[in-house]
Amino acid sequence: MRKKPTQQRARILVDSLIDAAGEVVARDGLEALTTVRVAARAGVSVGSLYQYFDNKNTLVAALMDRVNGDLIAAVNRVAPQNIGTDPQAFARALLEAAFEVFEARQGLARELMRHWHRLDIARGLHRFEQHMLDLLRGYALAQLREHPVDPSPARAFILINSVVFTLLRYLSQPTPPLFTREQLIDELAAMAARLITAPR
Amino acid sequence: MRKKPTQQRARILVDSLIDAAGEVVARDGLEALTTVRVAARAGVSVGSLYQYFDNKNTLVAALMDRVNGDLIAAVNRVAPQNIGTDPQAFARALLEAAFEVFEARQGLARELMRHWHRLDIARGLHRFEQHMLDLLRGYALAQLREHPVDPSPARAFILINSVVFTLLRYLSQPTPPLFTREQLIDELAAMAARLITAPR
DNA sequence: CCCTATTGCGAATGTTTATTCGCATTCAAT
DNA sequence: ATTGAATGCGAATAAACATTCGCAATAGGG
Repeated sequence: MRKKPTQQRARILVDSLIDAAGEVVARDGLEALTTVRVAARAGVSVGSLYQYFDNKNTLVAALMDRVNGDLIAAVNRVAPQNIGTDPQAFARALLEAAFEVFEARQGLARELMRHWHRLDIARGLHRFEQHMLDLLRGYALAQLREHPVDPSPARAFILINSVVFTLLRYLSQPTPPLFTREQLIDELAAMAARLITAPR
Repeated sequence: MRKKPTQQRARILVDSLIDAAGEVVARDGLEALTTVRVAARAGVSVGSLYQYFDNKNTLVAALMDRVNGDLIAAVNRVAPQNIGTDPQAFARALLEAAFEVFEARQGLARELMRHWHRLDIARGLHRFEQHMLDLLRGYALAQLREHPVDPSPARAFILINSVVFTLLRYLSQPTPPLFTREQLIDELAAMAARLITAPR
């Protein structure tokens, strides 16, 4: 951020720019995100955008940060309530939460995640991955006796990426899918549970 | 393709354009693929490119077709030899084959697959998905007695996407990974086997 | 009320690229 | 050898955007 907003109106402006960016991405995709359009949608001028963001990527990064925050918040909300349940139920709860965030705001999170290879987005995904690893470790610790679980980096990596990208693909299908959302979640939860409880 | 090449030299030109496109993508990524650069690398002019491709996307689609063909060929080469083995060995063989293709040509297939959401690439991925579903059905049929397997669309979808995208992510990591390639393949093969043999 | 830092503006600039088109060259059939 | 079709050329065109910059408006402390 080139300059940090000190006045109230400036802070509002920055917020509304991020909001507008989210709206544009949700409606027409990340490719359609242009600085002029974002500014217009926020009801300000391009020049003002560059007052607070070094360049377009910084804006995208800020948007990603926000969406990532939503994702982590959603997961954090359900995890504590389910830390005492068996692995499949635990996985299911997290999955439902993630699913909801991916569908919220016309699929904003989904559209952003699609572009995980972009530098400004990759950081967010990595942070989310890290957070999920921590969560998994917490669960493993809580369930040491009842449901011994292996939170090795390899398994956590596989788990997170398998789930996230399968969800992404499912939600991005243009044609009506061959199976229901329920089926997908069931199978994914079962797979996750088997993965983390499988013997070494 | 605007016009189909009838003369020998034209067919060679088309081929060398696709080759060049692959080289550019492998070296500098899909973003760096410009028509002028491809033409230059192929030793021809942009005009000639447009003689045989309607637009840039058609060229990308042609490249994707070729890479997709490689992928399917690689899988077809190992599948018959392993159709009699247990699910984990079968999965492992296919995985190794896919891994190799993803690493070949400086990661050309990987770079293309990263952009699965692009229309010109999505078709290829979908065709590959379809092919893997067929393969899985063939395996299920061959192993009816020995290793009963469920090739339901939902499971096949999860299987393919989990494996492909986890591989992609693993191979795209900038930092040295926290676990070895062997570990990854082992875990993925085990996961795949558990997924398709799990009871309904 | 005054003054200066902050904020806001948006037309203009510069770059990057896909795509075209009129002309030149080569092929291959007769 | 002739000729029409196929091929090849690459400078020119046009559209899309990110980013800048000189100027205008506003805030809020003194």
